[in-house]
Amino acid sequence: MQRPQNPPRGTIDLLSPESLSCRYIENLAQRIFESAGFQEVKTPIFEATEIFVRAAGEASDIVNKEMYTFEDRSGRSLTLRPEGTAGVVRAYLTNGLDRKTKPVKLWYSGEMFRYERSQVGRYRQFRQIGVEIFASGGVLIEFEAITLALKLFQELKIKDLVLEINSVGDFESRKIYQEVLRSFLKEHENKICPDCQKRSESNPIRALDCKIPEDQELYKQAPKIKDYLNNESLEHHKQLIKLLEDFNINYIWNESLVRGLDYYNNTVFEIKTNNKTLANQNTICAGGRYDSLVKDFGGDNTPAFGWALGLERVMQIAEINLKQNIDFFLINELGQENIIEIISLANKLRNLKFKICFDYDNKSPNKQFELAKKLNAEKIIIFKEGKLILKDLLNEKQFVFENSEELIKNII
RNA sequence: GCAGGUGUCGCCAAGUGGUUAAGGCCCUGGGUUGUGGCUCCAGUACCGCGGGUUCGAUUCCCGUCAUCUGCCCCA
Repeated sequence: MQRPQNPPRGTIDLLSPESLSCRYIENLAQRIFESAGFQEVKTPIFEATEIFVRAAGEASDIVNKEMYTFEDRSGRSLTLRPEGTAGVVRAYLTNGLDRKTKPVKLWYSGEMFRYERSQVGRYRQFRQIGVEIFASGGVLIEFEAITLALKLFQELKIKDLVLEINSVGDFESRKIYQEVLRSFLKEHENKICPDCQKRSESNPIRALDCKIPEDQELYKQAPKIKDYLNNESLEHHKQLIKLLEDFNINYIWNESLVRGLDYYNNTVFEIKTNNKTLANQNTICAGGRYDSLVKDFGGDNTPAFGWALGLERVMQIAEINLKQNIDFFLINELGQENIIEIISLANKLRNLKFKICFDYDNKSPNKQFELAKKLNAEKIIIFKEGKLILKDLLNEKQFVFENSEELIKNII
């Protein structure tokens, strides 16, 4: 077989140091979520196809062209999860979390799968870290969830972030608004771009996000969603904005902000980066409120809020500089008959939490020194003429010990 | 699904329609040193794949695949 040139399209291998960055971000996220009392949930990577169809909506792009769907051996239709929320909602109900202390605050981290054209910051298998909160309908939980995300990015030293928020209202008013907007787009059908002509049917609100300047100019006169929000939605939105302002959190009220999934109501938000390396894939975190999804899944009427971030995207702009190293490299100048002593010392030091490597292949001392250097060893221990020499490779200082006990005593 | 760019060793990268396809890095083995990081020697490519043009193609053409970028859409 020929050497394989690439992993499957849209997938990447994560090697050190990127794999270290990945874990670093996950650990940081865990710490931040747990600081706010969130609990981790690990749901299956695949679910019954129906779960995602019901959550994302029959008409959504995710369902129509992006799912990895397959039949198992008994003919069940299963799908690799394209997003995290549906599975978590399912788990919330199947595990009876609706009978636990509320609100239920969950977080997760894991792979998602979408069959789409890969680009910068866009993969067919990608990782998301997210939170889902059930049974709290107010703005406080939204504020907390959003600030947790901001806190995470802040700790990752990611600058130039923009928080965009909007309210898409409740389902009734959104429906009315969509119709009004659709009429507006129909009216100007000959002036707008072909994409927007399509969008006027499929998702009129999305048209407002069009990148074409002429279209943008026209849409300044388009009906505004905030004029169609009912008092409750408007009040909700104002409360959230007030909280953000009270804490000096910068935000943009982006009235054309909509999410790709049908289930959102009232608050939706995105966190975008100005970092050019991600080009148009500059949304690194997005989410919103989805008060009807639990009920749609057969549960009680339960308000919910959540978001997800794209781990690969975050990694690309986070500039985490981690390097794998070892504490001691054991150099054997005495030959293979001495190997028991080497292994014993390695085990003792590893039990003391030191990172230890040594040569397995009877290499010459010279090669062992090179190996120590390549593995970023901070110190070496040389077994020579019945003694142990400890050398610090950073400052060249060295000490001689009679045996390993004496050496260990001086290390700790 | 649509549009454009690219495809020479693990990585980077010269090059030509015609004898053995540069070089650098990395890797492996060895010499020197001998508590290394210098240096020296050696080794590793059927030029993405298939077809065509041609006396002859890695170099020209077509197709295909892969990859990158943009659109749609999205984290």
